[in-house]
Amino acid sequence: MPRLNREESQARTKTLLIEAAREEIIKKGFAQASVRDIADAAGFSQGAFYSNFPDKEAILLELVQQHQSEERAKIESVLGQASGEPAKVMAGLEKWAATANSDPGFAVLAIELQLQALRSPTFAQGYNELNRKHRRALGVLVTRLFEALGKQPPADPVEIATGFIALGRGMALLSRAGEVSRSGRIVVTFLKALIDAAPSA
Amino acid sequence: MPRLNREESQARTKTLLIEAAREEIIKKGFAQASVRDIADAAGFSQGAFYSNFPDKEAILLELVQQHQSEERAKIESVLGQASGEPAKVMAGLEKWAATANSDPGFAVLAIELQLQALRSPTFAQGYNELNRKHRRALGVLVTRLFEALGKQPPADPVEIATGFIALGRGMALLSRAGEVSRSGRIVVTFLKALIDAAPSA
Amino acid sequence: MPRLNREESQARTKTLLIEAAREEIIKKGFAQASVRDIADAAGFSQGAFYSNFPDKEAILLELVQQHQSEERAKIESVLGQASGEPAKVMAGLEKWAATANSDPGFAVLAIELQLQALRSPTFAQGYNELNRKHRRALGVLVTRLFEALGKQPPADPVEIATGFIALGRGMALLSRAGEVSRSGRIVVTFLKALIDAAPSA
Amino acid sequence: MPRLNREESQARTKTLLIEAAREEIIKKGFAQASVRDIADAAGFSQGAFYSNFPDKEAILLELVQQHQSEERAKIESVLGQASGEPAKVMAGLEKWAATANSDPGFAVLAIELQLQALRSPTFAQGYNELNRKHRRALGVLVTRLFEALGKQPPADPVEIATGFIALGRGMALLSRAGEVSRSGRIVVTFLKALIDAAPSA
DNA sequence: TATGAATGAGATTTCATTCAT
DNA sequence: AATGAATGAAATCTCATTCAT
Repeated sequence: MPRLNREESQARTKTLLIEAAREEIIKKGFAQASVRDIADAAGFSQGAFYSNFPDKEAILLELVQQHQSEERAKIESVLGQASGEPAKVMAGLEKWAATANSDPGFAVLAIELQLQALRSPTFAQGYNELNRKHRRALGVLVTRLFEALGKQPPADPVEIATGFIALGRGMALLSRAGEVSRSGRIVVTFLKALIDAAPSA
Repeated sequence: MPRLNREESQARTKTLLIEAAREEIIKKGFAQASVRDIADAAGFSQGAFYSNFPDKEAILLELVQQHQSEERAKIESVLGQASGEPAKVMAGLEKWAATANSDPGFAVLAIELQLQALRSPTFAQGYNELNRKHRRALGVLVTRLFEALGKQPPADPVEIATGFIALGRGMALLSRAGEVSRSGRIVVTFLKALIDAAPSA
Repeated sequence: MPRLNREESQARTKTLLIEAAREEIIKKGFAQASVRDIADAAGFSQGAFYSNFPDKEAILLELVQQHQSEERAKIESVLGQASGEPAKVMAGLEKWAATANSDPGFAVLAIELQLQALRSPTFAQGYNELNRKHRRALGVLVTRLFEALGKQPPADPVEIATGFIALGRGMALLSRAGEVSRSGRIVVTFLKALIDAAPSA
Repeated sequence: MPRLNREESQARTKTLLIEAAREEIIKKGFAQASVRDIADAAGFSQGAFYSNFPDKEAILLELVQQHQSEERAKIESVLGQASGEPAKVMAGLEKWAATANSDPGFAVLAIELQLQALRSPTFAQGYNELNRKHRRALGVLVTRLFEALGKQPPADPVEIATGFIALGRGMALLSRAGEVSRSGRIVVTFLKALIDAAPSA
């Protein structure tokens, strides 16, 4: 490893702590993932945690930042493909549906974040902003998708998007290891039905 | 309050503890709902809790029992109506969709139970049985529904049912107070699309 | 089992509780042997315990009574033989030494009782009486023994007796299962040395 | 008090906790000596206890370490004197016998440790090692003693040593405050008898 | 910045004891 | 006399957080 200057070293500590936190929280849940567990898993002391975050909940907001970036990136990548011809669009969607929830930990983390938002007003404030943006972005995708297919969305595109986020997260909970494929299958079934049933534009 | 004999009094204590546990767990999550909180809310000592349940996790299994009974009851009531003519069936479904998730706590509890099952093997054992039965029962409903409407289910009825359970639970997480109606609306949108898109039998 | 009248039934309950208490206390120690454990082992409820004893410590005093009777009986049986000729006396002693500590639980119980007496003044009061009598009785045995062998005791017979009680209890602690014979061997070694070294009367 | 650096301060905390534990355990017994009692007596929080020991039983093993060191030191000091002429050897022994059990707490602690070893397999493992070493060391002392006096030990020296350890511990239990001298007296009586009765080498 | 001993509050659980039945 | 649900206190242990180094 190359020598890191002070700033880089500090950033690396923070990154390692965040990654460790993500794994611990997915594994045990936020309440059960102790600061000691997280710090140990990252290879630091508990004090290092508090040098980087004001309190335990703060690291959740960092996770939200990351989660947001990653989900947005996935969506953008599909959005790019969604401007082409119908066949390509559908192929892209199927691929997305298959992979979107391929990491169950990712969805479990989303659920942990949502539960926390449901219960901690301070956390909710920062968190809800994410969901609004996220839903709106997915809503745009839905709109473009129906446009590309020459159909009319059967309901508010943002609501449809919300439905698919909910479906994905609900499936993540129901699925155990090895059943991940079922999640993608169901998402595709529902999506195709919506498209087939939609009136032409 | 009428005088209770010993057996009744004991049953009442257990019932009160279970109800209190349900509320506390919905409000705070299983990990944060302490035995003291639950016992206090029920108006008993912590010791009373341990006179009725071997440990904290045991009360979750009781909640699963209740949850199961209640969900099954709702499903049965719709199943009864689903044997009639198409118009009645659809009306029944819309009513069910509107009310099924009208109690967000109900779904949040379901999520807490699922998270616990994901993390506690001992709990998972008892819990997974419920989900299997539940999914199968809903699968039967889906089958009858499509039959009554003269359509072919576009996928395994149990998978479709699983999708709707997942959707309901995911929506419960996304919904804050006052947004409950949206959940029903989305469920109906998805359901109608599935029916419309389905080929005739 | 023949029908018991009320008095007999009550006495039987008490006996069963005392026996169960003895086993539990030997196995776990007084502090770790809970009233529930004892009552369960005897096949009764906790309430039955409190119908028969005013509190947990009270059953210890009952055990002392029994312990006293049993130890005295053993001593008396050797005392009887000790009035004969030297050879018989020595043979009796060896037999006693071999059997006296053959039940390690018996000595462990004695130790539990003594520790309790060391720490609970109320218990000590009832308990110390036993030890005084016990030591005096053994002192008489020592006196008779040396008389029968035509020797002078090399110290106060009561102190010599005390030494052997201490030795027996100390050995019970040091011995694990299967090493019981060693205890008897050491007792005999010490006893023979005392006799050999004693001046003729 | 002089300023302590971090390491010294930490070591001091541990030492204070161990000393407090020793006193509390002697006073109340291991089961009754709560972690709170021990921490309070040492002037720390309960958490400090768990920063220094993984669990309550662990401090018993520390006490064994100390007990071992101290007993060995006493034995070594007598071993040194035992190489001289017979008169000096006997004088040293009498002094040792008088002081060896002058601290009844010391023996009571030994008994608590042994009871624990009898009941906790995990503790027994670490503990039995001590006793083996201890008995062997005392066995060497007995051998040298008889050599110095020109006599043959009347039995396996390790067994004789074991007998004296047992005698000392048994006496500690029987003795109340103020009766300590009796313990030494009896030990000397037994020891002299063994020596007198032993055949010349 | 990072350490980790120490804190104080609170977690689950056990238990001697009481009491209505 | 016997039951066993319920109590209230106390047990062991965990944990987010602080702070001197």
